[in-house]
Amino acid sequence: MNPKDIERISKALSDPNRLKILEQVKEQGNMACACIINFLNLAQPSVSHHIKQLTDSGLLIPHKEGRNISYTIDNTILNEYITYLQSLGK
Amino acid sequence: MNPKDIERISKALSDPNRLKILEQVKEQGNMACACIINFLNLAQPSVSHHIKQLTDSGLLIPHKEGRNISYTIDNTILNEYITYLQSLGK
DNA sequence: CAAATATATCGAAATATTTAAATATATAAA
DNA sequence: TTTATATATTTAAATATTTCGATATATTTG
Repeated sequence: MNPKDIERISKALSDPNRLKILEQVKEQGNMACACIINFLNLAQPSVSHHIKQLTDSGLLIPHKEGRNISYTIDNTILNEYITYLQSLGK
Repeated sequence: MNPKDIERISKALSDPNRLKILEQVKEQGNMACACIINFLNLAQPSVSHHIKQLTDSGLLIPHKEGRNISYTIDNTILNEYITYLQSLGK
């Protein structure tokens, strides 16, 4: 995981709406796009934009199901990010 | 650690210059402000601004020594942030 | 106290991010 | 194949961030 990846993930984590998305996806195990649009108080294109940052950073994995898309958290990416952070500490 | 704290820390981590600062501080154990100004290719006020985001988020602890300030990483804050991230995973 | 040094703040320009309305694309259903 | 539904892209406005020059503040030294 290179510095640009770390930066992208950190940026994805630096917005309250995106944190809410991750927390809900974690809590439910997975979550449909339409459901995310429902629980966030934002217009659909705004949500689409936030989800894009989360998938581009690798934190969310999209699962296409017909015309719906649902998302899960990519634990591998998350753990690599955590490993980097741990290297800064101790 | 509340959502605003998570956001602030994530934002602090989302810039390449600030990541370089943290990596150097970690590598050296601690680091003087003047030294950070030296190794980054930025004007002094820009560095001051980046350091402020790192101290405001709690990631860096300032140690005033006469007219100099040196910094160390706050492992407690870092570990709380890591704990939050771990709660998103598994 | 005056001069020198280290760091912070202000003000402004350049760039990036967030948001939403309008529109486009893709898939499913009738 | 026409219509409805789910998501993405484009465009543009509002806001935030990054950067730097100028200047301010604080501390040490002479």
